[in-house]
Amino acid sequence: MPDPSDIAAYDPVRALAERFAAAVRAAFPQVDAGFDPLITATKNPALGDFQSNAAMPLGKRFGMSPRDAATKIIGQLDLAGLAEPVTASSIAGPGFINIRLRGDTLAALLTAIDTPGLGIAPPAAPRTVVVDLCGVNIAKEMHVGHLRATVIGDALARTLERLGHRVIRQNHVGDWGLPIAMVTAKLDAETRAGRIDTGTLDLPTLTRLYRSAQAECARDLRGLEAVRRFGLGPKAEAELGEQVAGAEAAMARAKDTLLRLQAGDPATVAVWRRIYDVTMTACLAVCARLHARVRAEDSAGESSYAAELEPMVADLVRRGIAEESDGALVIRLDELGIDVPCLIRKADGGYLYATTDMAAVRRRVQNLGAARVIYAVGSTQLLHLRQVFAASAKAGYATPPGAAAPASLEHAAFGSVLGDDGRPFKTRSGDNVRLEDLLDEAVERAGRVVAEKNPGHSPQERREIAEAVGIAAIKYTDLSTDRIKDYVFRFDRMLAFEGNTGPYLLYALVRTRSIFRKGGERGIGGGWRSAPLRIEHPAEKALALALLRYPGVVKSVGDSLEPHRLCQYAYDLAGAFSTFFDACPVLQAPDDATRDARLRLCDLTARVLADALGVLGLPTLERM
RNA sequence: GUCCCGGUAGCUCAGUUGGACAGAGCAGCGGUCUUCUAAAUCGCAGGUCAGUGGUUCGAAUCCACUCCGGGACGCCA
Repeated sequence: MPDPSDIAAYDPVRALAERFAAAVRAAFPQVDAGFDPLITATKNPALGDFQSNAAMPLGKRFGMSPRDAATKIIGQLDLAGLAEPVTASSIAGPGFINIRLRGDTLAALLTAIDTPGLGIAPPAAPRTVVVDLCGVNIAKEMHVGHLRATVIGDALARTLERLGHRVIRQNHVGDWGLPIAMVTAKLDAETRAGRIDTGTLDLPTLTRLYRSAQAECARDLRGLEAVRRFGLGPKAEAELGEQVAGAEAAMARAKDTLLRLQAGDPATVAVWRRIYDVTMTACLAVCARLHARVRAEDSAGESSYAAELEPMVADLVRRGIAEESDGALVIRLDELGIDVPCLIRKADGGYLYATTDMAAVRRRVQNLGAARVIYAVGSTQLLHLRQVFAASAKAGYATPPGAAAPASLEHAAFGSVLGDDGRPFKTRSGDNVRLEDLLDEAVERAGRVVAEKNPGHSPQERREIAEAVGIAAIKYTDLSTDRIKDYVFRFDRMLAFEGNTGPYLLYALVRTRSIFRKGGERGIGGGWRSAPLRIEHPAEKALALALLRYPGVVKSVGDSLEPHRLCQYAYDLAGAFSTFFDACPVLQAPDDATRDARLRLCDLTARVLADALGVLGLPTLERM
C-alpha cells in the first residue's frame, strides 16, 4: 500500500499531475517545468477515473499527431502504486490518456483524509476576510430581499472560516439618513401624543409608522406641480396645496430630527436607539432561526460611519480625488473604465450611500485588516459597487497600510427571488413578503409531509424535524443555483423530498447515521474505526472518488464565491452513497472485515456530508 | 440611447482553466422493498446548447454581430 505522504496528500489529481509532468519532461525535454498535464476526472466511468489531455497541446507544438505524443508520454510514465498500468489501449479519441486508480490507492487516499479536518488543511497564510451580509434596514421587517443576502453571505463566511481564514461578518444596517429621521420624528410625536408606548413597541408597529411617515413627507409634490402646469383650477390647487403644506411641514420636522441626531441630542438619540433595538432584536432572531450566524456584534450600521464622512470627503477633496460638478462632489472613474462618475456629496451638502460605502471600505481594509472584502449584495447594485470599489481604489482606501497590493473587493452578486408570475416576489397587495411568514409556511408544510411520511414521531419530534426540513429547504433552494440568476420561489418544489433539494440531503445524512444506531442495537462495537478501508465494489469506488473531491470543492467555493458548487457536490455525494448503500450490504456484509471497512466508509461519508451541510449553513438531523 | 446580467430536454437547473456521443432532478413509461430509513435505487424516452459568422485539431464554453428576457444608468438608499 502506498504511503499517503508520497502521493501529494489526498488529492489524486495532484498525484497524477506530478507523475505525468515527470513523464512529459522525460519524453519532451524542451517543455518548461511549469507544463500542466491537464488531469481531469473522466465524465464516463466506463472509460476510467481520470484522464490527461496533455498530448493534444504537445502534439500541436511538436508537429506530431496527438496520439503519437500520447504514446511518447506513456513510454515514460510510471504510475506504480497509484493506478492500473497505462498501455496503448489507454489512449483514446484524439489523444486522451485514460487512467484507472487502484483500489488500494483509493483506500490509502481516503485514509489520509479520514481526519478531523477531512483533508482540508489550514492555509499557509490565513487571511482576514470581511463578509458584508444581511443588510437590514431599521424600522422595517426582514423580507425576501434579505433572504439571499443573509443566506449566501453566511454560507460564504462559513466556507472561508472552514478554510481557516479569519472572517469578520459585517451587517451594514440601514439605520441612518432622512428616511430614518422621518420615523424617528414620527415615533417621537406619537409617543408624546400618548398614542404609542415605547416600552411595548414592536416591529410591526414600527413598520406601520415608517410607512405613514414616508407617506406624509412625500405627499404629492409632483401632483401639485402638474396641477399648476396644466391649470386644473384653484380648487384642485388649493386641495393639493394643503396636502403639500403638510408634507413640507413633516419634511421640515424630519430634517430637524436628522440634525439633532447628527448633533447627538440625547432625547432624539434615545428615540432612535429604541427603533434600532426593537428592529435588531427581531432581525437577529430571524437570522438565528435561519441558522445564519449574524449577531449583534456583527452590526456596523450606516450610523457608525456618519462622523467619518465629512473628514473623509475633505481628505478626498484635498488630495484632488474628488471634484465639483454642478455643485455636487464626484469622483471620476473614466481611467478605470467606468464612464459614470461616483457621486459622493449632493449639491445641498448631503452625503449618499456611495459615501458611506467608501467609508466602509476604508474601515474594513485599514482598520479591520481585510485582505478580501466580500459583498453579498443583489445584482441591482452591480454598477454602484463597481463605482465604490473603483473610487476606493483611486482614493487608496483599498490598500492596507504598508501593503504592496490592494485588498480584493468582490461583489458576490445575486439575482432576485421571483413569484410564480415571474415578477419580483410580492404579496397580492404588492407588499414585500415577510421573511418570517415565509419560514412559517415552509415549516408548516414540512410538518405535514413529515407527519405523512413518518407518522411515528412524537409531536415534539415532528416540530423539530419540520423546523429543520423547512429551513433547509428554503436555504438550499437559495444556495443551489448559480447565484447571479433569478429564481422562482415555489414551496412545492423546494420541499419535494426527491431530487436536488435540502430535504433529500437531510435524509441522505440521516441514512448514513442510522446505520450506526442499528449497528449498536446489534452489538457491533467501535472496532471498525481502526479497520483498514477496502475499496473493491464499483459503488465503493465511486463513493471514494466523490469523498476525495471534498477538499478541492470547498477550496473552489472559497475562490469563486459560488456555494452552488458545494450544493452540487453534496448532492453528488448523497447519490454516490445511496447507490453504495443499495448495492453493498453493510451490517450484513459477507465477513467482518468487509463490514468494518464499509462502516468506516459510511462514517467518513456521514462526516463529509455533515461538514458540507454545515459549511452551507443548513441544519441537520439525527432522524427523520 | 449606453452599459451590465441571463437564454442549455416539456418544466427546474448543472456543465470546472475550450476536450470524448451535452448531464442531473421533476413530470412520463418500466423494474427493484420478508433484508441497514423505498423521502431510495436501476433502466427507457426526451436537446438545431436562442441565431449567424469567426478563432481552434476540438466550442455550450473564447471573439463579433443579431434576436428575446431582466436590470442599472451623478444629487433616494
